Amino acid sequence: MVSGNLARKLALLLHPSLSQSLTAFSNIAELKQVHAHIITSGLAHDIFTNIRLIAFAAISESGDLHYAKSLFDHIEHPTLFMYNSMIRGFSQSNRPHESVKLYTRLLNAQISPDKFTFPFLFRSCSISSLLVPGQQLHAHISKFGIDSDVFVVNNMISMYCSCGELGNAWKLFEENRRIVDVVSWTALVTGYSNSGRVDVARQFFDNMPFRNSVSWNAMIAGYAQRGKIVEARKLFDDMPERSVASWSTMISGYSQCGMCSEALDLFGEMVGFGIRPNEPALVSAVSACAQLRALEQGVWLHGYVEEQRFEVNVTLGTALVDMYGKCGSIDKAFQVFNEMPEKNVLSWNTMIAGLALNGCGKQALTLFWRMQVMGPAPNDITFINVLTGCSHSGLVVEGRHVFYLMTQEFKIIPQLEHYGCMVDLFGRAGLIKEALDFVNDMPVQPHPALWGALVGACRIHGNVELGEELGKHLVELEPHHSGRYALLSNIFAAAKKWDDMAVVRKLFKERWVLKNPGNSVVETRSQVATN
DNA sequence: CTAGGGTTAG
Repeated sequence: MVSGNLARKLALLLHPSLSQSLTAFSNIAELKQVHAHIITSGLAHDIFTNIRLIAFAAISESGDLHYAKSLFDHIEHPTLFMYNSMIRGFSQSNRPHESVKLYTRLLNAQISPDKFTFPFLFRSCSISSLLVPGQQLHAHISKFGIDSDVFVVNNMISMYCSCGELGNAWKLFEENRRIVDVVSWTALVTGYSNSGRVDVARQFFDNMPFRNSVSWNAMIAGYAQRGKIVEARKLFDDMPERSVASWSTMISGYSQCGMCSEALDLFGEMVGFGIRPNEPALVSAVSACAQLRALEQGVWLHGYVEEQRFEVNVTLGTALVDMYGKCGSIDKAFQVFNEMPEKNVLSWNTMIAGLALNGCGKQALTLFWRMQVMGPAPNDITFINVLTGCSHSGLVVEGRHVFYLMTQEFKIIPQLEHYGCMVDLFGRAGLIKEALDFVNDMPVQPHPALWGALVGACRIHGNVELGEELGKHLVELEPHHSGRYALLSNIFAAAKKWDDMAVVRKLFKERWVLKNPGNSVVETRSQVATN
């Protein structure tokens, strides 16, 4: 960096307006360079300079919270502004709990918090559902006399909503009737929607004395997430002004309830109107392609993302990996995955799932080992995906080892899905006895689907006796599941036990027709044949 | 001296 440039950056960092100051650098390396200059030129003891350094590192998008914390820790008596900047920084990090710790430090240093301290503290409590600290902070609000600041109150309302304390949120709202604004109303709409009480949310929405597009979006999202997509669409059509978020809310609503062509149509309409989509809209459209296995449209979207120079962040990158994986373009999936600058556990899981789905069990395992070395800690989903890969590729020894690793090393308690993978792993490999032993050793009640997988394995590998026994058991366990009859019937067919097969079909017909009076016999037959 | 909240994503 030439010195003129350095001076310009320094001047911008120390600009009176903080928002100007936050544009000073495009990355943390530039900040560190200016920081070095600050030290050599004796500015390092100037409080204001330090304030700006910390604020930039903690708050700016191109900042570095870790670096901010180390600057902060080297200051003997940090100012309230420094505390507030750090609390804000941690509230938008992956360790929001740290901001509560900083608040404790602030109190220990005999500093009185102000109205800028609390909104971000409550935000941290919201993200991590920290109800008890949230309640304690609520008590401090009155103690420090800042209980009638609408920003503080609104963040408290959100905090209670996130912790499932709707009654407290509403009480707080009522107590502050004189100061509540459109944000407070919208927070309640969101809170009640997220708790599944979308009808109550609608009442708040209808009673709002003022609305803006965010309030409409909140209500649309509330409906869409409860599957009430018609109501959501009606609001979308009726709203006076749609923001980009309105479009992406509606598109993601369609995508999430499986109405994928509607999602893609609306995305097309949006682009057709000349509206530049945002990342959530792109992610939802890519996800719709994944669900539809629509490779061609997915490729088009990927091209659009590159051509329009959208940043491929973790979420968008993962959505693309998922799309390519589900559409069978595993090389393309791997390419996007490898090019992602930042990956989280979901990105790794998605890539492993793609490999597993495409029968690349060995590669799924290799990626899993690479994840141990250079990736995030695996979670229960990671193991479902790895085990699926093993079972699809007949990697019995490896699968057994991975299961051992999961329970013994990672201390992850196996869910039904994990057991299902193991039964599938043994069953597909024809190791019926191992599968049976495994099911019998399970500490939880086996789900009918597990027996189903076993009976399927018996049929494929000609283990008629066990198949018969388990199949009968399964039919009695789930007398209204048509697939169970089909399986048992197929077992008998494989053993050429035509009489037994006829009995099963008759039994099925009676029970099925009884429960589904609208079905004709022809349909019933086709059900048996195809299931 | 500076500053903040409610909507949308894999």
